[in-house]
Amino acid sequence: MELEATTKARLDEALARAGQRSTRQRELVFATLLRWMDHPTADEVFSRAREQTPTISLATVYNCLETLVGCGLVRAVNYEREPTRYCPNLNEHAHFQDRVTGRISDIPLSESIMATLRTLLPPGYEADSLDLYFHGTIRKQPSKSTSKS
Amino acid sequence: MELEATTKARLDEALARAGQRSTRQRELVFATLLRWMDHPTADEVFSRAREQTPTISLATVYNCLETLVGCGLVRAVNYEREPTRYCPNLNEHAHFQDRVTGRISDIPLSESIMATLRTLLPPGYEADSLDLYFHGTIRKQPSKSTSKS
DNA sequence: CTTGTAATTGGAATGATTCCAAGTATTGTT
DNA sequence: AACAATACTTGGAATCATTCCAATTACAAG
Repeated sequence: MELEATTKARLDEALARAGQRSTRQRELVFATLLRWMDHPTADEVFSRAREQTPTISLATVYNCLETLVGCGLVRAVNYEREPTRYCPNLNEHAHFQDRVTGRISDIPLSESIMATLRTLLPPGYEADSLDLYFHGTIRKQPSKSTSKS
Repeated sequence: MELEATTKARLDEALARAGQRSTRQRELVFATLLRWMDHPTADEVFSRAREQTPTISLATVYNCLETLVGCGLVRAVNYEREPTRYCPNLNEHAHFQDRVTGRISDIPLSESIMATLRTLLPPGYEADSLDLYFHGTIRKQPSKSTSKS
């Protein structure tokens, strides 16, 4: 559960930019998110983090997650009124939730589609964030014969 | 606070299609939403509805709103973890929330942009709902000289 | 008019999140 | 290294939107 040096640098830099200190707990929470990139809830982050550091508290996990979101290192994902989930993928992307399993996947968004979406707004409207949520089912694809070469 | 005959018919039909009865309270809640189309919370609907029917309960307002959403007559709008808001606009649209006032406006979405959005999904992914949320600020437009004719 | 079912009601319960006050760690200064 | 000043963490209590529940009440069909 060690943060790679470059990742640690990225964390420290983002925290410093926001005038925040780098702490063991923030590092642990960030490392936990990066290790399982499966959109965990705060509770899930808490129980995973506690395996490494049994003294960490739920309040701290909430605090750290909020800090990381504030630094722009993590995105909060909200489906309806389900518990908030957290996502360390910084590429522009939408989310898709499977109705059956509840699992969430990332859907990459190209720069051009982002531009298109911004053009939808009436003059004067300036969006600083944009969230696109899909809800649906995943149909197993007929696996094409995977001919090797 | 009377529902227009055609609107009442629309409500009854949608309820019947979903195997639900038409009741005073459902009619009242629907009428309340249509009268102020400002994305009220359940609490706001409750206090507005109570002006007409002081005996209606908050639980009933929640029940009715859920029923209306289930019938497809109303959409639930969720910004982060704010209380759910309700929207009787059935045209395809996104939402824009003003960071300053918290007010929400509807952004119409053309059929073509809807189609474009659906193409973003990987094969096998079938979306049955799609929600697009903007967050930002509204800059007052330099009012162009409104030349008549 | 009866009878079965669905809807409404008020209040209690739930559960994610936030708040709080006390303790601990970290940073900059001498 | 010691100190002060400030930021962070912690456990538990508090919040608050929403849901649940058990007891009426309304409705629809025979």
